[in-house]
Amino acid sequence: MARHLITSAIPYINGIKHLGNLIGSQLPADLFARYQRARGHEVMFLCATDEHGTPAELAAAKAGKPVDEYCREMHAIQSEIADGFRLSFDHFGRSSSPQNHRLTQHFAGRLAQAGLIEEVSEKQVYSNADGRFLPDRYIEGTCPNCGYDKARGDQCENCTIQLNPTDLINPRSAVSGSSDLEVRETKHLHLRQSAMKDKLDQWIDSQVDWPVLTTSIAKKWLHDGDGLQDRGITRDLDWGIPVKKGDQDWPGMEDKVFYVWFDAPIEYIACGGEWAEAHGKTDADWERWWRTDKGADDVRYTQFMGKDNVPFHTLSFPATIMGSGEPWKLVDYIKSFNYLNYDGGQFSTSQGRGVFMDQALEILPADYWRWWLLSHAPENSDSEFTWENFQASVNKDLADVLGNFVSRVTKFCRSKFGEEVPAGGDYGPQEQALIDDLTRRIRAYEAHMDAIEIRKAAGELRAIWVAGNEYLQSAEPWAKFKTDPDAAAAVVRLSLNLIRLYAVLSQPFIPDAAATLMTAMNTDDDSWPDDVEQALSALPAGHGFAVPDVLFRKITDEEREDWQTRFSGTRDG
RNA sequence: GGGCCUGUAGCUCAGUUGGUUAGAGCAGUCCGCUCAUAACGGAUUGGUCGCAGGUUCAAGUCCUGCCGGGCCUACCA
Repeated sequence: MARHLITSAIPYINGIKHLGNLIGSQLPADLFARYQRARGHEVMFLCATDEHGTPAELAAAKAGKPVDEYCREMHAIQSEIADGFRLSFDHFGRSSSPQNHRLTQHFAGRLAQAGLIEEVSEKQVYSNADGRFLPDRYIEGTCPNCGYDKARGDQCENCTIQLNPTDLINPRSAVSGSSDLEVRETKHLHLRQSAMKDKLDQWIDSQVDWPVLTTSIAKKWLHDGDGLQDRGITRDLDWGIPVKKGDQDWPGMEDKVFYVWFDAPIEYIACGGEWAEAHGKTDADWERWWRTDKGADDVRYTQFMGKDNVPFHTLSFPATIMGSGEPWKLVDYIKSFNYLNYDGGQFSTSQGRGVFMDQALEILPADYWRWWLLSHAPENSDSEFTWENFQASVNKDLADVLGNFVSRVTKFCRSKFGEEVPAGGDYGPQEQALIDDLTRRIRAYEAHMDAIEIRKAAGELRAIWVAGNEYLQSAEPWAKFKTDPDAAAAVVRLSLNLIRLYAVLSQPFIPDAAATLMTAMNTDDDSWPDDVEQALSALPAGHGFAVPDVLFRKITDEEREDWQTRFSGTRDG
């Protein structure tokens, strides 16, 4: 039995995420976690909310709430929606947890001891009206290059030129609009990533089987220009993890907090501690996943994320772990995704464009979304959601191919033999051919799932569903029943077993439908079909079952058009 | 500006280290079946593989240039 540690990129606390965020990390991670559990492996699947940073403070202020209260509420909401999508986290933690406070401060202390932290004095823009330092992109002004009057302090969106806030003409706060700004001197800690450049480079080079998307982004950062740059890991904010050197104060760093991108990945580890606390476990119970000196040496760690998160996971976080000099578990495989676009443009949280997770669940059950998103996962390039494609795929794959198969088999059996697995007849060459075909296909399905080739796995699963229809068509139990009821009984017996098999194989993709099928088949035998012939005899003659309700209803043209209109504009406040 | 990814049938995509007549699903057309959510099965139409050169006995695959789409470029996270 292997041990799989799986983490999904942690979603930012600021609002409800859209379907592009979902397919970019949490959903594929859940698919992999469910699959590995189904194969009988031990899995620890962790996710959390990323709660610190300027956007969280501003969102809380806008909502008129203290930031900790705002985060607590948003965590509860995101957690509930994650449940709605059947994301099977072992724990859904919070980067603001006490565990993460301690661990982040611990890492900073270790890095300082190792000489990998440098104190740097820099100039930052301070807004007197807002009473806070502002990140570069929260300063607006006129672009000195093209004259665009809403250029941001880091870059002009109009002419794409790189800027410093001080380059802007008539700079103002993007928060309040105030032009009462001044440049202040402030001291920050930098992580000396440059000192670890060669070590990181060698580590990346040794990962030959990682997706090109992952390694190419890492290489770019390692070798672009002067090579990997040091990175500020502190900020002048109120909300965050106070800067400390382990449990000691850090002179000169009072009133500062760690930068979210320093503490967010550490939350992957801290989340293990939160899991232990929530389940009455000991430190040893989570450390056996995270400390190679305490049992994690046989753990396989896989991370899932969108491409925008790759630099932090391939460079900054490994630098933190390596630099600590302690035996924390490093990632073994990084699966990264491109973006999902929405009907000709981009999904956008800030503009409210596209379908958001809460809205999706309001109009259709999770399985519909899970199937479409996973079978169209943007693995090789950006992909696109259109309502036409969604309707066509869901109706054909889920309703016609899988759902209708279940209907025709269970209803035929009920009308001819009653609601129990019929006895009589023997399996012949046709059945053997089906078993051989399924065996080949299931082995291919496993190979794709092991390699996290999601679209290929979905295609193979669909082909496995199709094989059932092909078999029924050629076996013709409705014709056989008239001349040789025993022969028809054998076909139906096999087909009913096929339904249980489909439930087991499909569960990682469509867990609710799988559960419905298991209940209808009146079984809790969810063992993986290592031996297909044996798996198809799990339900013996005489075993009772129930005809389930329609497994997947079809999306009508009217609904599609309605949704197309409803989601064409921006999300209501 | 620089870097990376990408352009294959009407649509969504596969095409391993270059190797026969380029594949799948959907849509279309025809046929079959009637157990079923008017579902299922079989067959079939459809592509000068973005364009132009080059290397090679052989190029969708390698090289060069051009055209189109996308992403990243380090203080949003």
